[in-house]
Amino acid sequence: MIRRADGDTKAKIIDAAYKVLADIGHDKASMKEIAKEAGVAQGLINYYFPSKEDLLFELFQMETSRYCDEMMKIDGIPLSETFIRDALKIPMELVQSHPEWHRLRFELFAIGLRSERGCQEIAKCLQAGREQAVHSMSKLSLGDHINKDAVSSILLAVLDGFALQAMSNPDFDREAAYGTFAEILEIYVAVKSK
Amino acid sequence: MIRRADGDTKAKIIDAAYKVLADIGHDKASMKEIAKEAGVAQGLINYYFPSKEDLLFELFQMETSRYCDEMMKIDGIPLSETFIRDALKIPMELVQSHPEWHRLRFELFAIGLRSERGCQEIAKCLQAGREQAVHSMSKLSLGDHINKDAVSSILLAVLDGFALQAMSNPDFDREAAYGTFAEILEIYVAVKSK
DNA sequence: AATATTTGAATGAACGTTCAAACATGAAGG
DNA sequence: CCTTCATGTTTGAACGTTCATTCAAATATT
Repeated sequence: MIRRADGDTKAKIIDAAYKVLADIGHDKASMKEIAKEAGVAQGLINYYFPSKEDLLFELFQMETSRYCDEMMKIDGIPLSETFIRDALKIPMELVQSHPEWHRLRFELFAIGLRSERGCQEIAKCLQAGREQAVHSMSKLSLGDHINKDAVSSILLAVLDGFALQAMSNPDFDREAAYGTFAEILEIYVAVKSK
Repeated sequence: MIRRADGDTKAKIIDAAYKVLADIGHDKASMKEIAKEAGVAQGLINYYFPSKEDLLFELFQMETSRYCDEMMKIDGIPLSETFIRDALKIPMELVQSHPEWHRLRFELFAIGLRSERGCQEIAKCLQAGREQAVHSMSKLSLGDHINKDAVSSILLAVLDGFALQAMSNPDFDREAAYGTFAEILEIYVAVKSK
């Protein structure tokens, strides 16, 4: 999933941490196993990261920005009748192709919220996502009397919620769920644009 | 939050586990600390629960059904013009009054998805929630040509997504988000009922 | 007296971190 | 071109701690 220059040891460790954590989780994953996956000695991780916690924070930061980058692709979609449907395809395929990615995102999110530092880190990381959602929405020239922040919140909420359902429910009907949500939004936009 | 007969040692342990886990998380929480919180000896927990994992599963099960019970209150709301808004107040206040409850729910969810057994347990627990969402929706006599499963998915997704945002973003505007979502649903229902 | 419950010390395994030593790199000096 | 030396990187064993689980003994219940 990730590819970088081989010389970059720090990146190699983060990649390995991603793999191991996505597989077995932050608590079961030992520094020893991460080091083994990265192909380096155990002690080297603490040379680049003061503690395991620091490694997790950098990983969370990287995962979040990667998620934002994927979402940014929405900007490349031409504005049309089917814009909403086309835009929703991106997160839908993301959940389908990388479920473990989302699982890890939620895990790091949940454990991050336990600490003061984690909360600050998370707030910082998610700010960008929210801003981008509002930005993407600006393409739909909605009237001034609708709350763009609120609609953005709904959009992000649905994406997260769908990801959760897709992970936990093997019978989750992605097409129907995303399709219906697109329909609901289309109706809303149509009514509000009048 | 929970109250039970004192003689029920098992329940006492689960209550204590809930408290400690909500506070510091499943990995930082030791059996020793849970026992201390419950006011019992350390070894007693393993008398009632074969392993820590079993304790976590029972806790998750209990938390999920409690969540469903709270949501069930929606059935008591009279069907009216403001039904959707009234119904959304229940989960909204739930997030506001017990954020740590949701945090723990997501934590147990994320770590549960890592194991085969966890996935099965989660699927079982969430099935009830989905069924209840569909049931609540049946009050709104929508036409036959709308996908009730899909709309239920959207509803549950938004609730989870809002909970996530409320936990991570101190500036999250609950009233605006829930209000706008209610408006969107109202428009959808109005259009679809025609 | 027999069974069920409770205790808390003991056990052994696993973990994150530290650290002295080894190794690599490359600039400075002869 | 080779040596020296200082700096940056890598190693893996050692350390100290923490943890879930076990269990023989004690206590309560039937």
